[in-house]
Amino acid sequence: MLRTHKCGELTTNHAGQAVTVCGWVDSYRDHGNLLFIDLRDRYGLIQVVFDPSENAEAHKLAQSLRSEDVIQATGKLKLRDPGLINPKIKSGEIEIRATDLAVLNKSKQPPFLPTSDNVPNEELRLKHRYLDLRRPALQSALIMRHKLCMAVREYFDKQDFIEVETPMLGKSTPEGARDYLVPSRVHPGEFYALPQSPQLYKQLLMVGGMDRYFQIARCFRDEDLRADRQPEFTQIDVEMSFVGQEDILSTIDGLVAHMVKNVRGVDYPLPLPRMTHAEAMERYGNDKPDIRFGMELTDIGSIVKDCGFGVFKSTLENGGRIRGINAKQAADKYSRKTIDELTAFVGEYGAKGLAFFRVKEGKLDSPIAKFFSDEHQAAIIQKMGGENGDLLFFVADQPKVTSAALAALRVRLGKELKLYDPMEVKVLWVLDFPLYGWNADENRWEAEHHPFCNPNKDDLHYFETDPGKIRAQSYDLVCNGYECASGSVRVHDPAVQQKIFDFIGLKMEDAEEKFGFLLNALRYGAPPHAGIALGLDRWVMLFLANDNIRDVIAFPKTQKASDLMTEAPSPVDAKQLRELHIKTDVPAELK
RNA sequence: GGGCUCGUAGCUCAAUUGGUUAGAGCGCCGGACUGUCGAUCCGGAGGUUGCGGGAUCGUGACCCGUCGAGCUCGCCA
Repeated sequence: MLRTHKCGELTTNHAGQAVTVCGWVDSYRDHGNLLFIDLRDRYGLIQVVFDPSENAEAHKLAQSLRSEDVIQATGKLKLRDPGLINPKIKSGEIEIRATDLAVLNKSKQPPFLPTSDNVPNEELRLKHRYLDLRRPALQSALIMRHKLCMAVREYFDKQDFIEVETPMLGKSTPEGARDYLVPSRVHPGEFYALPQSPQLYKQLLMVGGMDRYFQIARCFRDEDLRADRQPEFTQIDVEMSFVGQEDILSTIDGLVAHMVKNVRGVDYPLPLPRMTHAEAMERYGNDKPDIRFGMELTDIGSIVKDCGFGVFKSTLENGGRIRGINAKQAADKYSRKTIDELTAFVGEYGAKGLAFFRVKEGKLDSPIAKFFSDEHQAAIIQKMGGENGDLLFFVADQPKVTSAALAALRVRLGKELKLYDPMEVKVLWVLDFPLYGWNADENRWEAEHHPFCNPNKDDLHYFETDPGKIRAQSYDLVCNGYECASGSVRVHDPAVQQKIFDFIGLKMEDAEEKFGFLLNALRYGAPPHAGIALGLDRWVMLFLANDNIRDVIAFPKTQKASDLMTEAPSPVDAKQLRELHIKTDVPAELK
């Protein structure tokens, strides 16, 4: 060991001891004779004092130290004199009087100082991620991530779950996200796919009798990125045999409380609240409502169906809806100009306009208020729960558009008006998702969750009449407006599975070729089973009240899925391609 | 694939909205200093304004393209 103690672990209790510490030069203060170094490691800071009367040579060497040099310092830990105590740092009452110094690694001038308040642009941070990782924010994020993983493992281990690793090199299957492919050398022209999730393997583990499985599993999806989405990410993957939906829900309730207890130290009230998908869509406009604040969607269609405002009337006549939200006491917080910005904002979600009214002296104040009689105005105000000073927004459009636009507007206003404590974490279940959605592009029904999800038994008759109405035995866990887990009761009857493949347009022989192993397994004594997967990165992000998933991943990728540090992806040698029997065919305009 | 934003010194930013030699703070280099703690003081170096075209008497600023980064719609079973 090159050190006897970590910088951050030294306390007044160590006073008088001879210590050797290693770390990075956080800052230096050279007084000509006396020289101070703040030495940093993962655990904290300690001041090291170099005095020529202790060791002239060490003092001389110390004069050459600069930020981010890595050194080893030896000396006696001393209590500082009362007047020299620095209350700003944890170790402010102690310091090391250095007797020896070794420079373990001199640092070039770093492109940015990891301890500076000026956080450099992300491009630079990603290029020098090893420097960025020295920043306390990233260190604490990774530490929390580790603690969360430990808590997860502890929770499941105590309940007889076993962690099983599943392959990274798997079979490409239709449905779902775009695969990352890996060429096979020994099978010319053939490819593995990296897992989008261990979905099929964990079901096969159930058939294999594992009974209770979990895995902290890496997943890969070759789709466009977002602030909360990376091409490779981590799931807390769970599957159980001989259980139904309630068992998964209560098991995960316990997991959430355990995670909160471990990272926040508080007891989270259980059971977690539940809401149907239909209710979420109606009250919040989306299937991942942020329930830290209200401002729910209200339908005023029945009130305004005979009003004088043409846009509202014609929307209703064309099967549309008129829904709105009430931004309490925000009438003075949004000017005409900022409302124009909001109008453009909802336009991104397809809304053709954004009607707004300020509630003023019991009436509506707006350029379009004149189209509404006093009775209409009073009814709208009452329905919206309006009070003087409120600002009402309405979107008149097809149901889907009103949902999407108002859901997004609600989230934006909630944030801008600071309607919630950003540190708060509020979790709920969303249940009864539709099993199938109509894919207009491909002119077929497709699975909303995945094709292994069991239909709700009460809805089977809709297969022939109205497949969009079939509810799935599926459930999402939603936290602060993010989808944080998703799961379902699986199909364990090969006939049902076959029927579903057939229904989503997968031909018998294709189903046999792509999913034959699963159909086969279901024919050899498959237990009823159900499961779920939690997005680990998102949970870490939420516990840190962060909105950027890259800040909770040690080595994340950019929006174009490249690694700015290693410069992956990159071309490979012609020899490698020949071995794999691969020829590239990149159009000239993409080179 | 679409929309929006950004790119100026090592870093964070400014540049009176198109007008003289592109500035500041931090960092860096040199010097002074025995109790600092984001030390202080004195001096200094440091710029192809991402790249390529264009418009203009004149551009860091305007236009077009391009590269990179971010946000977002589509996409993400």
